[in-house]
Amino acid sequence: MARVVFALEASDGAARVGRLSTPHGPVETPVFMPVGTQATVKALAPDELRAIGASFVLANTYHLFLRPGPDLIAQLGGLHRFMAWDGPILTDSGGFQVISLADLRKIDESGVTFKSHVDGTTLKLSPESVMEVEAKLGADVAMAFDTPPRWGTDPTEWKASTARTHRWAERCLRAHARADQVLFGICQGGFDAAARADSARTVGSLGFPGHAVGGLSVGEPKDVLFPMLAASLGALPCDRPRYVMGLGAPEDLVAAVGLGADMFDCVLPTRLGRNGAFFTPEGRRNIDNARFRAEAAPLDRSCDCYCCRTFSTAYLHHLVRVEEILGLRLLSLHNVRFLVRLMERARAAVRAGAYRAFADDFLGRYAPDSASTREARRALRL
RNA sequence: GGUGGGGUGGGUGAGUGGUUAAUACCAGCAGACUGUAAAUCUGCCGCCUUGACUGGCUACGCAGGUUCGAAUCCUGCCCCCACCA
Repeated sequence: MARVVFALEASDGAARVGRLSTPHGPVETPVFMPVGTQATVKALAPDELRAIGASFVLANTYHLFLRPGPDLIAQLGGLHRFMAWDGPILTDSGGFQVISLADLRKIDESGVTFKSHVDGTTLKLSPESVMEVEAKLGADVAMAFDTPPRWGTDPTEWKASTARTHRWAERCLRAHARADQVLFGICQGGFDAAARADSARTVGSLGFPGHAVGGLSVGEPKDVLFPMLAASLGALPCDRPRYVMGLGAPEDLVAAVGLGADMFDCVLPTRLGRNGAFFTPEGRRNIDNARFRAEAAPLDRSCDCYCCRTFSTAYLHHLVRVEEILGLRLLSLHNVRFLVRLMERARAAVRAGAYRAFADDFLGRYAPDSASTREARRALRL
């Protein structure tokens, strides 16, 4: 059985380019993975994702466990066939739902009991049951079941959730059995740099073929995010892929790649698309702004996506204003392409040994006056 | 011609004596969104004025009246809708 293998190909400072081989094809890193929680990247069809260069997509264990259920997906040939995506898939474990559905769950040492957000029924997920569900779903990469703490909770809870995540990581490793699937570990550490580094070293020593930084971009300010990210990334093994979960703002990705991250996933491009916002090299914009009413230029002159090659900004403005679904689809398409292309450019810059110049240039144009971009520059000492 | 109902801020439409510059929704103007309970949520939305959660002005078809006080009550007029003839 083909396994997931990671090979570093180039580096420039902490930034690096690699190749991840999976049973469903190779992936060049750094990579941005669009999120398809319910076995669909919202509003986009697989051929559209392929056309914009998306190589790797996410799905969610908690949501697919609820509907339509892992047995049905297995019966229908597994997640790849079910959603007709023949490229690599990564399944998140449901760990994020510990945060997003915080009011509907209870944690104990054995696992997490959720009150279904769909029908209120009680369901329990444990490290072992999550491994079983992820095996049935059959993604190329499964994620360990973790318990990230919310931003705003106190250090006692960071500590408890980090220690629990470590124990559960070992349980996940023991329970993981599917040979054509690899399991990535997730480190935590709350919002303390030393605890972050400690967690990264702990999880990094367990033998996972890849590691994720969890518990970030959960509402904390940027001057917290980047130091935490640096602490985590700096302590994870260099020879394995380093995946930053939930990161997706362009300035964040540029900073994170510069700090040595290889993989990202985020709902941001698709959610922004559905909510009428789009990325440009100058920053994020809202398409329904009156200033775009008669704008003949595409959303982003430098973009090569179908939307930007074909339609005026005025047309997108019109579609969104009259609530035509094509508008949300096209915006989603463009936003995902924007991040995929950002990673393409980052890889090229690393290969050319010019990552700092690339980051400096990008961050110099992308909302340069925003606190977010300033912190990204600071993280890279630009 | 008769009977009944109704005319409220850009639109639809609450409100039947004071706490009402006036509910709500839409439209309009902005903002937010980071391992998706999100095609969602939030703010503003008569005019002028102020550093300000400041001060003032105008407003519920039109005109007049009652009252300390009216979009709300009375009178007349204008207009709209339904039914009857």
